[in-house]
Amino acid sequence: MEKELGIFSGYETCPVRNVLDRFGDKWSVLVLLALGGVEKMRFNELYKTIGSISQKMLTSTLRVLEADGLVSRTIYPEIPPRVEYKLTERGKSLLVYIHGLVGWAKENMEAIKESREQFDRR
Amino acid sequence: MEKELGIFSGYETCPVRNVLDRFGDKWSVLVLLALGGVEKMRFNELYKTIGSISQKMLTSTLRVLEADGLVSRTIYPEIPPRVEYKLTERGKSLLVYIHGLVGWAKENMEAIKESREQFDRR
DNA sequence: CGGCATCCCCTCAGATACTG
DNA sequence: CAGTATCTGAGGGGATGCCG
Repeated sequence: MEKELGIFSGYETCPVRNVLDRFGDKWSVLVLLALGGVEKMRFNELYKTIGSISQKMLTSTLRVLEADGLVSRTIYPEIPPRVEYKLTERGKSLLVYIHGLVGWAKENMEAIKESREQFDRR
Repeated sequence: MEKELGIFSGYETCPVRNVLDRFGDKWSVLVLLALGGVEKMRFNELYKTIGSISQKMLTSTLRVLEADGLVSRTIYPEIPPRVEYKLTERGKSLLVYIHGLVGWAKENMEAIKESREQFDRR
């Protein structure tokens, strides 16, 4: 039985937890940002663009994003197969807020790095 | 040797990766949100407010946030000891963008849940 | 009260190999 | 090309116990 106390209680109903459980992972945001820069992208393009992600993680990340309706997946039954991914409108609406975070990150990264080094030296 | 390709390359210099590595965890955002609601909070208050977090994770999360200069930690040498946590100005500036995400989450959670169920039923 | 240290489980992510 | 399948190791994170 899960502990059910506090303002963030209830995994089922709490939007914060719900969102964090999905995008609080290593890759989702990077995939969304990569797709945000262009109209559409094929699997291997994403794979190369992001870099350092494994095929396995890219696949599973895309599946989650697709399930949430943030990314659309279109299969072209050709040989060799072609699959195109693109942001849905919902995905684009989320990206707005992610860009807010990215902007903050860029502005504050240097100061944060200094804080970290100072903290480590204590 | 790490693969160094793609637009997000270079963990050291990429703000996106840097930020994600820190706040892309299970608890940081929840702690920031909890502290965002009040002036200051003691350890046990945070512990009870968040609920379902363990002492260990709360401690380590707070240490990271402190190292990054997002949260300040003040020790009062009393008996019994008292430690107060509060957001720094930098922490407050980040919270603005987190609230943006939270707002998006609240607006879209229902639609996302439906998408997930539809996806699972395929 | 507010931790840190230890133990331990068990998930998750990487590597590799294979397939339609 | 765009994935699956399988194995395996590292480490995230919980439970417990001790300390200033």
